[in-house]
Amino acid sequence: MTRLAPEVSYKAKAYQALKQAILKMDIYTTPEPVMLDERALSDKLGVSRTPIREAIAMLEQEGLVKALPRRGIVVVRRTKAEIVDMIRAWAALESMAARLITTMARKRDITALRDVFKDFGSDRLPQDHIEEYSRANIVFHQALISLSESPVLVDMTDDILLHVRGYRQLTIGRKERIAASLPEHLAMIEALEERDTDLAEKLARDHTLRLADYVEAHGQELFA
Amino acid sequence: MTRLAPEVSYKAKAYQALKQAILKMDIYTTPEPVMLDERALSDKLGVSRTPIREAIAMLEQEGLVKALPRRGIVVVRRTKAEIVDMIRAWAALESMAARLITTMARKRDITALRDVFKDFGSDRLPQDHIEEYSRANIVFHQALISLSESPVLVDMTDDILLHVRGYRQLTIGRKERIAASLPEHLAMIEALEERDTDLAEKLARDHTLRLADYVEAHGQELFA
DNA sequence: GGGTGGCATCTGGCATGCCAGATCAGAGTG
DNA sequence: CACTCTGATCTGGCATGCCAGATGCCACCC
Repeated sequence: MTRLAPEVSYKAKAYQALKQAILKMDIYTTPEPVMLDERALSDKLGVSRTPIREAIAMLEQEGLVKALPRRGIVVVRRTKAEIVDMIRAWAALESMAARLITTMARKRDITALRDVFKDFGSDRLPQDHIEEYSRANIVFHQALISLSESPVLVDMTDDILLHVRGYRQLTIGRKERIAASLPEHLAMIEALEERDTDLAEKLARDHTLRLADYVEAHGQELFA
Repeated sequence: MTRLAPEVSYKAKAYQALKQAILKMDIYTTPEPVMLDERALSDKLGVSRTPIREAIAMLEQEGLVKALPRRGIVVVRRTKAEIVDMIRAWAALESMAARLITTMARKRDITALRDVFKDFGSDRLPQDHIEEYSRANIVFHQALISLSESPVLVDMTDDILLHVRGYRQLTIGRKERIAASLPEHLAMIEALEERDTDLAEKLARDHTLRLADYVEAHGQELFA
């Protein structure tokens, strides 16, 4: 028999709940800062303030919120420069993942990456189904990183995506970039299959760096 | 006048204190797991358990400790595979830093990197002053990342170094690697000065990947 | 003596209550 | 009418106390 799970604590539940809630809300659309209230949260979640506070301490460590002593807890808004910076770090991690994949992953797992985009093609263009393609895009990148079999790379990119995702509607939602995106992905998969380490690394890096450049150039309106 | 500082909370102080304490102790030398006790800590630090618990929640989020419900708080020990994995992520971040530096940093700041090793040379070999060189090594890598002017890269590598540093005595302390280390560093600085983006990136990546390979091959004794 | 059951005790999880800083409305003042 | 001062109130920070799970010692039984 397996040791039974030490059922999840309120702290962990509160952490998950708050994280989901923060990610779901569009913090960049409202002009005034989004505030959290410990007491209101403890009311709503039906637990005392203690586990709520511990969950908030974790979120603060993660950079999602910031506690202003005696003033409130505010959901952190990233500046454009910070988002660009994060995407660059993402590019670094993903290119390393690509490198590792060429040396360790199984051919069939690499090929399976194509399935993510099986609903798209010349007869069904990504730019005509932006929402759906954006989701496929995220899935692809996460699947790619997973193939590296590196838990650290997976965790770090998850952290980054967490923060970058707040922009997904607007950063990915540009037709010109989306049109270029699919062929780039397919080229990456090919390089991985060919075990061309340097090329795969370069393609992965440049693909994501292009997103960074794009946000840097066109992301201004998000921060008005 | 500037808004005066909201003096540091006990939570923050406890976090810093615990972090320092954990990093100072050599968790890999003792056979049995290192445990923390909330009440003992609150006694020793002169505060109640509440801020201690919040600090521990943050450390847990950071991956330094893990709370086992009703059993205790244990300082996490990394496996060799995890350390190797972290070093690979480090390599990814550092190569991206190198890339950015070639496009943005000032020449004089790059050249200043040489000062870190000014006490070493053919008349004073690194392998004869291992402790000192190890410190210079860390300083060099952190200074390098800083030059990228990317807060995200800096923070992420700081996190990684936090975990990897527990091994500093044994991973860096091999004469054969240290002898090769200094020339590699100098080659990196040269490539940066020459604004040779691809070369600098490659040198930075390979330099750190070699450390990963080294730990993978020779780090076994650490985990006996 | 080996094995078992139970209780004392230790540990983290959580609820609660008080405190001080921060804010803001409204009375009081020139 | 503008400004200031004050206190009611709101918010997070912290201390304290109780609870239940986990452990380990020890009396007890066969």
